Formats: sequence, structure tokens, C-alpha cells
Amino acid sequence: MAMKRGLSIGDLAARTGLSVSAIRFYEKKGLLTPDRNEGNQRRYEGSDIRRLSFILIAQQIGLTIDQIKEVMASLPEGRTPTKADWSKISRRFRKTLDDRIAMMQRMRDRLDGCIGCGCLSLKICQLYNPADKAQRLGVGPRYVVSDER
Amino acid sequence: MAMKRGLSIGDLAARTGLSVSAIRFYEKKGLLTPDRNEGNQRRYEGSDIRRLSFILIAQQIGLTIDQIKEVMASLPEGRTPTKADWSKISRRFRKTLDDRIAMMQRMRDRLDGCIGCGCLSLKICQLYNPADKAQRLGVGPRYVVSDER
DNA sequence: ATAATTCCTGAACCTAAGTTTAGGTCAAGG
DNA sequence: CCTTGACCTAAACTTAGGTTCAGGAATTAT
Repeated sequence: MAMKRGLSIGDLAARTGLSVSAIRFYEKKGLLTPDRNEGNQRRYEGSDIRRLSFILIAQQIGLTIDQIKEVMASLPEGRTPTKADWSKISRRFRKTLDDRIAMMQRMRDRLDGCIGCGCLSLKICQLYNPADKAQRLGVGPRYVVSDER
Repeated sequence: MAMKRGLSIGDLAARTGLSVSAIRFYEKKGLLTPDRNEGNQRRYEGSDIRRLSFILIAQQIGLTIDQIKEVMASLPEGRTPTKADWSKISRRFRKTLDDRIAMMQRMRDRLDGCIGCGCLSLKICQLYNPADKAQRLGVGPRYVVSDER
């Protein structure tokens, strides 16, 4: 009910469905930079609701927080996406999604070619294609950690 | 070069491309139960190569280790999949893949319907559909932790 | 004015899928 | 025989995306 400019973190949580701790976490990751009131409490604006919505959608598409941060940083002055920005970004998201879908379809085709074969040999079975490993489907630290050495 | 029955863990690692630590880890998770020689070292059989190949393929399809364990446990006596088993299982895997692909396509369609819209409102934008959240695309402990309360 | 909320920070904890390290044992080659 | 290399275990550390907790301070409600 604080009408004096700005939403509290609890208000923002209520409006986005996120938890208060998640909002603080995103701030620590650099995705939000709210002002503070005289008592050091965070105060948010309406655009922060759009900003969080954007984060949620980007996460559903499969971007990591670091990637979302990059996308936002690529906007003029790191601002919250406007309608025009969104059109540009959504095309990039579409490409990301298309790539992921294509990868899974390749996997499915290989699986089809293999049903009933049962060889399960890493050497000859088409199913095992390490080139597609960068998918990060069944994740873990592997991909991040193991590109050094 | 030990011809006296059984591969060492190093041999198995060389043949599968996995690290020794990963093989021990899978054992701790219950996916392998190798014999030991007199000096307490693990000794593997040829079927363990197939077993590990199976694990790798299942991971690419997106199953977690616990899910892979369940699938293996569902086989008669928890044996390594035979050619006949494989045919049955691969059909289930295909279903899993199809579901994942369908989910991403729904997401893509929503994205298409939204390019140029720019509303980014959680209330009205089709893009934000929490029902698809169980995807585990941009994972995290959320789904595991938050289904209680 | 006081009680009940809400908010603050920092640190510890959670899962998944492994890796790394420390401190020792086993096996194979010379 | 004895040294190197492979193996053993248990525990701690890693990343991502958060949650939970402890101990205070600010706000709101009564």
C-alpha cells in the first residue's frame, strides 16, 4: 500500500510470482539494480516487472542467467527491453529454440534407425554422437569444467 | 594386458571414453556392480561396456542417473539390456524425446505469436506458460525443492 | 506504544553429475 | 628388489540456480 513511489521487494514478488529470495539472487547476479529508500529497503519500478518477466521467459527458452545478462547488456544502456528491442531479441530466441529442436530431432532419427538393432556399440552405433554433447540436456559441470585441458 | 579374466577400471575407461572417476561414480549410484580381484581391484566384463554405452545414450536423451537406474532395474534381474530389451526400451526413449520436442515446439509457436508484440506481461502473454515448467530446460533445484509447500 | 510484519545482510545448504585431493595399497617392468 | 604407474577409499570441491537460517533494523498495524 506504499503509494509513495516504488514497490517493495514483497510487492514485486507478489506481482511476478517469484520468491523474494530469487529476486535478491537475480540482483546479486546483476540482472536488476533497484534504488533504496531512506531505510535501505529496495524500491522497484513498473519496468522491473517487465524485466523479471523477460528473465522468466528467457529461462524457459533455456538461457542461463549469464546469457540473459549478456542479452540485456547488449541493449542500449542495458535498459529493460522495449517493444522494439523485444522484436529483435525474440528472433534470436527463436533461432536458439530451432537449434535445440533440430538437435533433438537428429537424436530421434538416430534412435529410430537403431530400434531393434540393439548393438549398443559406441564405435559403430549412430546413437552415440559426441558432437551433439554440447546440448546440455542431461547437464552437470562436465561442459563448463572440461573445456580446459 | 591382463588376460586373466576381466578388465581393470582403466581398461574400461579407455574403451568407453569415460573417466575412471565417472565409472566409480556410476557404481556408487548403483549402475554397476563389478567383481573384485584378490587385491580388491575392480574387474569388469564385456557386458559392462554395453552397460556404460547404454548409460551414455540414455543421458543424451535426457534421462537422469536415477531414471536410468530405474529403467535398468525394470529389466529381468536388473541385467544389462539385451538386444530384445533394447527394442522395448528404445520405444520408451522415443516417447520421451517426442514429448520434449513437442514441448519446445509449443514454446516456439508461442514465441512466433509474440514476435513484434512486446507486451511481456506475465498475465496475458502466451509465452509465459508455467504448465510447461516441468521441462527442466534451464534447470536448477527449483523443481525438486519447490514441490513441497 | 507496542506487537507483528517485512526487510536487511551474509553465510550455509540443496541437487546433479562428476572431479580433485589426500593418504595409502597393488601390480608390473627392469 | 624396488620403483613407477594404476588402483583403492573417503571427503571436499565444482557449477547453476536458488533456498534457508541467524541476527538485526525498518515498517506497518493495532
